Formats: sequence, C-alpha cells, structure tokens
Amino acid sequence: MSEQDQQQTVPEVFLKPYNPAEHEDKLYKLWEDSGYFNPDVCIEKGVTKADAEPFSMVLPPPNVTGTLHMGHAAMLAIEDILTRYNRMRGKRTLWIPGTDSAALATQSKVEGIIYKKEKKRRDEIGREELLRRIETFAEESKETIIGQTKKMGSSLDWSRYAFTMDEKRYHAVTEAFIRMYNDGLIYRGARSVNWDPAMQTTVSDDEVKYEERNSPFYYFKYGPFTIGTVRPETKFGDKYVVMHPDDERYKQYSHGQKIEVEWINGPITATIIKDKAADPEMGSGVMTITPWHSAVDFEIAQRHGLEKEQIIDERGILLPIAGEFAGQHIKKARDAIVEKMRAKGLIEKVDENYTHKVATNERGGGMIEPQIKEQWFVDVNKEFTMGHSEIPGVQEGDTVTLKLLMRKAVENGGVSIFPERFERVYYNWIDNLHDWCLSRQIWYGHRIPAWFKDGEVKVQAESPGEGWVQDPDTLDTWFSSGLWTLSTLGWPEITDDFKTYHPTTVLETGYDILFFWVARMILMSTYLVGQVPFQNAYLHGLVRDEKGKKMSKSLGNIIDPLDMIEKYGADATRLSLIVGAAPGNDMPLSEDKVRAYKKFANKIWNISRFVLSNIADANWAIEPVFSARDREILDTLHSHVSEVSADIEKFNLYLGAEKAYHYVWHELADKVLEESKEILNGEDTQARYARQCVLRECLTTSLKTLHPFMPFVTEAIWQEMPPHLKKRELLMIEKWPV
RNA sequence: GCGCGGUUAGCUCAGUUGGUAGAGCAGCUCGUUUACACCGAGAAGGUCGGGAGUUCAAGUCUCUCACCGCGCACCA
Repeated sequence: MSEQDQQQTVPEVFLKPYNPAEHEDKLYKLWEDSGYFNPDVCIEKGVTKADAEPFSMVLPPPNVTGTLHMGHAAMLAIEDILTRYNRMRGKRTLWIPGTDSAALATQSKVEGIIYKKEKKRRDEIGREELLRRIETFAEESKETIIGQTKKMGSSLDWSRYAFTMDEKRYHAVTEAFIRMYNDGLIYRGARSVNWDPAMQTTVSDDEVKYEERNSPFYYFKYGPFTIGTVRPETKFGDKYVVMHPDDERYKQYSHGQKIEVEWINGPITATIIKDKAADPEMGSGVMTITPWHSAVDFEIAQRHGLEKEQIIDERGILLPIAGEFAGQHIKKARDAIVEKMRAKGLIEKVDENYTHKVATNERGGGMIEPQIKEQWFVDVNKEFTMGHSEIPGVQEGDTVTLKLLMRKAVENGGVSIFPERFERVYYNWIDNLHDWCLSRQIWYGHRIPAWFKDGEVKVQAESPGEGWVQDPDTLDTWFSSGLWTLSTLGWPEITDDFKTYHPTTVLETGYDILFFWVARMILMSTYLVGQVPFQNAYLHGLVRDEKGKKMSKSLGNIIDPLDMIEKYGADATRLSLIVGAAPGNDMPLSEDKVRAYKKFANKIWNISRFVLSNIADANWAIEPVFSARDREILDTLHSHVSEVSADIEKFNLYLGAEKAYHYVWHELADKVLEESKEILNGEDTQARYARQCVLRECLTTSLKTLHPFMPFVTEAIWQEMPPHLKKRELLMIEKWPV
C-alpha cells in the first residue's frame, strides 16, 4: 500500500498532533446533547438496563464565592472517573451537580467587596439590599463554576442540578429543623458560643481556627494567690477563685469560703471554688474565672451555679463593669489596664515569651471572643428512641443519641471510609463533640423557622399569625449541606430518585471537610431517614505545588486549572491530578507533570493513527488464525484491563491510571506496534490479518480503558473511527471491556 | 497531652497480599528507519532516615530512636 493510499484510509484530522482545544468543547456538547449524563435517558435508549445496579454520587457543591481551583479540579477528575467507569459497566449511574451558598463565607466576601468599593458596612446597606447584592454575586459565581466544571469533562446530570438555597432545598431544611425540634434534638439556650466581633455572628467550633501567637503572660496578685493571664482586659468581674480540691498548698481554704482581695478597680469579695478543672501543675494551681468569655469557665460556673457577668460587648467594647475603662475597645484597653495594675503593685511578674493559641474565624472573620448568647443548638447527647433503621447495628426502638448514630454508622460498616485511617480521626472527633451551635447572625442563608411573640416560641414553617416575628437569624450553612444526599434526591418527598439512589454509593471529598460535612451528613441521614447517606467515603488530599507547599495567592504558586486546560488539555490536567495521588495523601502538582500527560494524549492519538491506517484494508468477516505471540499480546491486554478495573473498584485510581499509562506507552506502543511493523509489511497474509485483528482489539480496548481517565482524546478518536469498528456511536456509553 | 502521616534517583513523588527498586521533570550517549522529535534505542543515577528484630527473603511486618508535617484537645 502506498503512502498516499494509507492517508486516504485515515481521517485527515490524524495527520496533525492532537490539539485538545480543537475538540474538547465540541465533545462536551456532543455528550451533553446526547442526554446520557442522565441515567433515565440511558434506560430509555436501551443503553442501561432498567433494573441495573445503581451507582450514585453527589458532587460536593462548590461554594459560590468565586472560581474553581486545582482542588476542585482534582475532585472533578476523581469523581468523573468513577462515574464514567460505572456508567460503562452498565450501572444506572447518577452524579448530581450543585453549588453551595456557603452563607458565612459568601456574605463575608461580598461585604468585603462592598466595603472596599463604597466604604459602606452591612447596617448602612440594609438587609434587603445586601441580600440582593449577594444573590447577584452568587448567580455570577454559579455560572462561572458550572462553565469550569464542564471544561473538566465532568459527566454530571445537569437536569438534576441543585443549589443549597433553592426552593426544594429550603423545604428539606425546614422539615429537618422542625422534626429535630419536635424530637427535642434542637433546643434554644444561653450557652457559651464562639462570637466573631468582626462578622458580628457566632461560628461553630469547627470553624474556629487556632493561630499561634506570642503574647505577654501576666502574673497578678489576687489576694493571697497568684493568678496568670494573657487577657487582663477580661478580668474585671473575676470573683471566683478556683483550685483543685486535692491541692495540698491550699487545703486551709474551703469551698465556698469568702475572702476580700484588692483588685483592678478596688476591693472585691472573692469566693473559693474547689474544682478538678484547676490543674495543680499549672502555674500556681489557682485561677480566677470569666464565665461569660470562656467556654471552659462557663462549664465550671454551670457546675457550681455561679453568677456570670458580661465584661465585653458584641463589638469588643468594655462594659460599665470595667469602671474607668468602660467604653474602650479591648485592644486599646489592655496596656492601660496593665499599667494600672503595675501602679497598684499587683503585678508579680510578666513572661514576655509566652506562646498560646488565639481563636480566629476561619471563614474570613476576625478574632473570636467567647460570649454567652441565646442560640439554637443541636443536642448531640440527648437520648431518643430510634425510628425506622437500616443502619447496621441499630434497631428500631433502640435508645440512641446522635453521637451514637454517627459512631455506629461507621463502626458497623454502614459507611466505609477510605483511607481507613480516617475512621480513627472520625471517632476522635465524635468523642470530643459538643452541641452544635446552629444559628448565625448573618443575613445570607436559610432563615430559622422559629417565631417569637411575648416571650413565646413556635417552630414551624409559616407564621403562626398576627404579631409573631420570625427569628432574624439564619442557619449554619452546614445544616443545609448536611442534608445534601437527601435533599438532592427529593427528600422530604420519597421520590423515585430517593428510592433508587439513596443511600448513595460514594461520597468523594477532601479530608479537610470530614467533620464539617461528612460527619454531618451521617448525622442528618441516620436520624432523618434511618439510612447512611453513602456507603463509601473516599477522602482525597490537598493539591500542593511541586515543592509540597500549599497553593496560595501570597506565595504566588497557584496553578489555575483553566490555564492548564487551555495549554495542555483537560485530559492532561485530569491525569496529572490522578497519577501519584494516593487517597488521603496530599498531591504535588507541577506544570511539567501536566505537560508530560499532554504528550501522552498525543501518543494515544498517534497510536490510533498507526493502527487505523494499518487495519483499514482488513476484511473482518474472516476468522483469524492467531499465532502464539498474538495470543500472548491479547492475554497481556486482558490481564491489564482486569488490573485496571480492580484498581478502580478499590478506589485506587492512582494505580489504575499509572498502569493504563504504562501499558499503552511502554507495552502497546513500544513493543506491540514496533514488532507488528514487520508482520504488517510482510507477505504472510494470514499472519498479517491475525495481527490486524489483534491491533484492532488492542486499540478499542485501550480506548475504553483510558476513557474514564482521559475522556476527551479517547472520544475524539472514537468519533473518527469507521462505524463498522465500534458498537456504539459514543465511547462514553460503550461497554467496559471484561 | 492524645492521635495520624511522612523520611525511596539531582528535584517532586509512586511502590496494593513481604519475592531481583519505579514515574514525571532535569542530565548523558546514539538515532530525522513513513504512527508519533509532543519520538525511539541505550546508559547512568538509590547503604529505600538511623538501629534492632521476625523471615529462606523486608522499601514492604514488629519494636525503637531521630527529624519534618498535620489533626484534635488543653492553653489560668
């Protein structure tokens, strides 16, 4: 066959190197228009059996605070591989897209933008106007995020798209809240909460980030005792002095005894409290407490029924109790207070090299000031009688707590966490869990379905009538996120989707939101429907730069997934985020790595060109007579495919991807193709035909095996293949090779 | 304080049940043979953090030490 003849038998497009930009958007449209992202369409068109085993997964909804980063890209790559693989396996495969309002983070971001531009704060803009602006911002974000998600090749069923604050999700949130309230699992109470004076809201324990700081540590004389503190500005109301009951040094003092001490603004009467919370090893073993501004002190005060007094207001300003310092901001007041203490001779010593951790609001706020506030809480320790249960190890009628449900769901294998070591991290978190503070004093988010009138409270969706005022607070964003597997499938209605796809098969997300999200979905789902939300939780790591550093704007080491897609293609970007990324481990990424996989895409392109041009003249009606070597090649191929399948089944995508890469390049291209040249050019027509059959099999099987990892280049080739070489028009719905 | 990772080629990292060490990038030699120079062939490069143990056999299992990183709790 002459060179010219060969070229005529192969589509012209193969004569140039593979150019991802030329194909990707067109291919995505082809897939999307086909409707096959939707499992219902797959059944309608006979691609999937109506009674096939379901495979379902929710996309962790990206926050509508901006654009996608490499972490999102990695998540999309992993989840799309699982989705495409299972779809090709013939399962009823559903991957549900969505976005998250991320109430606190989004409001904080928009407030920041407005303040920068207009120098206006929340109160000057007003609730309605601010909400309008946040919603506009969120809408734009959603568009951007959806566009970027498609660029990655994500085979999400867009017909089921959900937003955490849309109408259906609102119903789920309201229903969940009311049910939990009626069961006594949500209560309203005055408790110590994490207050953010900058954002003017409470935040949950998990949203508090501790930062190491160096601050002077003061030793003050408190009557006959010495007490230590880094926060003199909270000490005005300290009238309880606490020591361990067994501390020999203080055995002459008895619990409840009153003593007179000279303090910041004059003499006060202090009461001795004996409590095991005081650590005799720590400093002098004696401490005073500030129940209003410390969670630990609050607990001590609760135990002994002590008085609690507010010292600092919600903006960080000292109250009248501070005497001459009242009205000052705590930041400014501290030095002045210390100066006064020094003048009064109440300072024993100062340790200038003291490091401690300062609580800050991780979601864009400032330093946390504990306050006692009337808030809504989820009681994680309250016992109740379990209703319907499909959770392993939990029977209907059992006495349980939310904590117990969360533990049992994992302990008895209802939910398997990968990698397994995170199960221990999960238990550790449950053991330390306190009641979950649900209410936020921000405007963007789900309003709490509670109504007040003359000191009465009613919890219900609609207003009880004239004069009832709805709680102005909104819910922690993780409350609606916790319902995600339920609410995206139609709950509280028991829809067909819910019956078919819940519990979902896999939940894939970063290990950094194990507590925020994974645990809370388990809580919500086990309590509300008696099912686990997902059978498997697959946790990926953080994408880091080539030196293992966290990507950040300030370090200037951010690699933008869209840049990578534009330069090297989505396939290369995907593969670079998969190979070498073991579950639960952080993954290093460099542009070189992405570039390397672009070359691989081109290699596949050229392999296809070679094979297609060399098998174009075959008459496929004849039964081939395989040589021993032909059989060996096919055996190697098939055992390769089963290895890759096993790796995907076990969520070891990084191994499967590397094997696929290695096989195609170093086995198929370097060995099989090279040695086939002689046979293809030889005179032995029987041997030549047999090898053509082998090559055809190797190519189609390799394309199928690679498809979940590199959907675009493999589909592009598939679309160029002569129709008689393929069963289905789209590679995306071809059957996975067995 | 409790717990979890990591320490493997110059760099960044893989290495699933223990059986002659792998990838990407960088570097070296040769090769423009019609699938591909976004390539091929070949060579070089590692006492797998230190030490001890189990085993016929340990990067892989056990113990121990060191250093780096992370989570949680405490933080008067």
